[in-house]
Amino acid sequence: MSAIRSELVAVLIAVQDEEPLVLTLDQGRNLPSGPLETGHRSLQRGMRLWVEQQTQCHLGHIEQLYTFAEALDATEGPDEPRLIRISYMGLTRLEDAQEGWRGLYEYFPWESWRENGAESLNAEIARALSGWAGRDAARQWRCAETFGLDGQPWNDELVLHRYELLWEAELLPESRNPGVWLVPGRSMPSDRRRILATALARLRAKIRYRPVVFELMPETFTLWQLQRTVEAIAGRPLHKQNFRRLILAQELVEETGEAAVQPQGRPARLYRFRREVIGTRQLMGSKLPIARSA
Amino acid sequence: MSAIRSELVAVLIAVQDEEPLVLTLDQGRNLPSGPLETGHRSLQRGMRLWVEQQTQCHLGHIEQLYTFAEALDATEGPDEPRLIRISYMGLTRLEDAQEGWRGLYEYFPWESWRENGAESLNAEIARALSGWAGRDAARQWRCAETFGLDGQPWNDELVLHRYELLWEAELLPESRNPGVWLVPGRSMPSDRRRILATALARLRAKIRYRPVVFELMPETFTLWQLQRTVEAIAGRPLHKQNFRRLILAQELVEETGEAAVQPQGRPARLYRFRREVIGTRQLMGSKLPIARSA
DNA sequence: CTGATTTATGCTCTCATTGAGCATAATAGG
DNA sequence: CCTATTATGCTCAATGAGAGCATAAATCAG
Repeated sequence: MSAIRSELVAVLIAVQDEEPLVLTLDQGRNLPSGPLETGHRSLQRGMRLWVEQQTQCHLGHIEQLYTFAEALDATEGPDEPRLIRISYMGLTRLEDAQEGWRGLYEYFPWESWRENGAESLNAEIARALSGWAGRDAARQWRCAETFGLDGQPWNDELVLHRYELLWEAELLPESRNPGVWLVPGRSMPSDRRRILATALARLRAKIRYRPVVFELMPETFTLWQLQRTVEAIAGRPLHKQNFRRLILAQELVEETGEAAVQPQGRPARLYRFRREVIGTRQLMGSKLPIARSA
Repeated sequence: MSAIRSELVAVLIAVQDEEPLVLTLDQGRNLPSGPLETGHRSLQRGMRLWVEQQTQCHLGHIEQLYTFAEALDATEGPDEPRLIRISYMGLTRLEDAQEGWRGLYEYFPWESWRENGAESLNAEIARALSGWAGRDAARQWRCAETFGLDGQPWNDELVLHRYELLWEAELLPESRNPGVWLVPGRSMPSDRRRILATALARLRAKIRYRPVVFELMPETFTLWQLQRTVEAIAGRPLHKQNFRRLILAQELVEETGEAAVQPQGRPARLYRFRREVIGTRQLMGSKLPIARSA
């Protein structure tokens, strides 16, 4: 066994005004990180205590993402200790606007298909990728599958694949030899935006088969608010009636009897999450009811 | 940042004679582990090099499982460094019988529903769990969902949930206060059987949406061999005709033109995995065609 | 050589789930 | 009362999954 240094990295996610937010430091260029405290029972518990102490946020769901190793400054020699980063994702509710929270899609504008901008951005990316792929059939195939080109469907869970492909294609500022044209979007030094991509990928996958959305929702909510939150994470519009059908079929929520006050239209019923069924139930039949047009 | 010790733990899995095997040490009571070597580019690559050097096995698929922290001997005081274990799962092909490989289901006999034994064992477990749950409705519900009782379906991916439930219910030798009756099965000291459970859970989940089975298969194979391998991992019998339909529909394999030599019956066609499509394709529509009876 | 046995492969039929959109209900504002 | 707006209910077609029958191609016992 070798002696190394270690730290915890936290990706804290909340949804506010139908927009996913992430807690950052240093003008949005860094993620919260801290030492692996001794005396904690487990990494997970240590993570929770540390985050809740630092941020006053209650974490509803915590999940280990990945453990990275990084060679320290090469000048220290090849046998010198290294740094291990254990990354976690945490979900929380945000009462009101607070310092440091930034829109997650500022870092991944190509991942948000809810408004019309993504279409043209992804078209530009497709052109740049096609230049990178050249006549290499394997590369072309990979681009098509990853970015949903050539008739392939867009798979929202491939966040990390897409990030890595853009990185390899030298289309990001943090690529090894960044090209002339770079994909727009806020960047982060080192591999931190990669950790962020891992978190989004995991969250999009998880939201389908475990009822973790509710950790991002207030105590009571309308089905429309729930849908908007899922859409915010999945990054694409859903079919309203079918979304209701699926949610109600799963019996994950119960009516409170109250109705929401709304400026317009028929008032919506308020629902509450049935915590009893949190165990092994999935959110929807593992398929999101994607809507064709926004 | 604090100084800690770290090691890599490997769960190496192969399938031979329709039985999943895991590489163990120390009479099956330990898993291979080694130091985190300095000088490796990444954890993943370090893992691969180290394993292939030690075992002469080529690893087809590698996946990080989880990172655990363990307090070292308490006598060292609360501020002493701790041990971090980064666990990986690796899939490999096994040519012939080798030292140290043991049947995975020796450690989890309740997970294998391919033969008839599991039925009675799970009935015994259900009785023991019911004693533990008592009148606690939440516990009863959890047992039912996790072990497929009271009309709930058996979910083969809940390997880790089941292991943890048995651990909490004091039904394992490694539980805090082991009860009088213990679930049969080979055990491991400390939390190593837990790591094994994590690996099996991950593998069962992964096999559905990524074509990783092929890493466990020889170059060419019949659809029946493929099915038996999937069954070995999923731990339950599948519907033969529907399995073929799904595999062929995904266009993951192509005929070699050859036929397998068989002692009896019509010879089966040999297939080969189409590596071109490994990228983002899933194995089957994420659902296994479970057969009702064995 | 013939028919029984065994395994592989092809195909159908039904039922459940999903995708899509029309229809109706309940509110606010003129 | 009429219109705009949002919520909710419902239907219909297309697709996918579960189950089992039917046929094909080999071996083996007489």
